[in-house]
Amino acid sequence: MSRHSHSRPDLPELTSRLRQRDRRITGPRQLILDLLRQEEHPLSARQIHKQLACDLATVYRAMHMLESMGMVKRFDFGDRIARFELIGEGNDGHHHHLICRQCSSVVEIDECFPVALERKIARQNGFVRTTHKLEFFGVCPECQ
Amino acid sequence: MSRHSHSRPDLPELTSRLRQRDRRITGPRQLILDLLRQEEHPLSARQIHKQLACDLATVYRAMHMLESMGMVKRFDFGDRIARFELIGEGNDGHHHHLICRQCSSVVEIDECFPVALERKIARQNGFVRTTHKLEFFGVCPECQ
DNA sequence: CCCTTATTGCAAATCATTTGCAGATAAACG
DNA sequence: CGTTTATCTGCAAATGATTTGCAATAAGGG
Repeated sequence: MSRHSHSRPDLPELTSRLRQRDRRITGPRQLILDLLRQEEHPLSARQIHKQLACDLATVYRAMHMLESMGMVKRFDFGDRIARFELIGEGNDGHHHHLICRQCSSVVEIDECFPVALERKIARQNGFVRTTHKLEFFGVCPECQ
Repeated sequence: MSRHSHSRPDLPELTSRLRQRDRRITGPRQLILDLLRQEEHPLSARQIHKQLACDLATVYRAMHMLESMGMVKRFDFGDRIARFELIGEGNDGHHHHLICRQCSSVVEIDECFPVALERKIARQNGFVRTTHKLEFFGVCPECQ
């Protein structure tokens, strides 16, 4: 199954996850979760705020909370703007993107950096608990 | 030959590269080049500025110019701070780092994302002229 | 329905980076 | 070497993303 067809948690499931951790289900949070739920690509705080009737600071605070609970994953396309994606339960959300240099369109990628190679790099340098950030850039079909 | 032993261009060579492109060899630029030359890891503008007697804005402007001339490479460790590394002539400087999550120490890495796999990703999505940004994170031997 | 405490909106603060501008200074020229 | 001139620099103010202080508001338990 491709990342593009990953299951989107429904709103009740999401709010129950919040409740389990003594978090309140507020209006802004429902709006944000609902927006992220129907979005397939990462959204910046500004993009989220633009579409909702709540304060930008509230969006940032919600993203921090959701990230710390492992409900959203933060991505960084190298433009100094954080983007967030909702992730399913029991899933760490680790994956990568292919981004068009011209129009900024985004494709979610299934491939990942080879595990064996990462292990080798870690071992060679004596590092433990390694991960990576990886994003691809190119020119999309429409922009060619 | 490992990246760790890559040749460091000397100052005359660097300044001649500037002159060839109608750029002026000013005091601040010599200081910056000299500092980068003896540094093996990427430096942020602030780090550069802290060690030199020139304005922070001058550092930023110099980095832009050097980057546009292909003399320095910008890296992004995911903390919203740009870091710069001097690169040799006829070299695009493409490589990656392994960064300690605790102490922020940096190791330069020779391994790269497999070319064949990147080509496959590009082809599958109809993208051309692809590259990638890739950085590894973990816990270094000292911090374990 | 009330109470306690988390959460919100708003404004001001931060931080990295960029920009406007007047004064300084490389490099070309004589 | 001085003059000339376009390029650079320092300084201060502007930007843009993100964070924070605080008083007002609203979840959710009792």
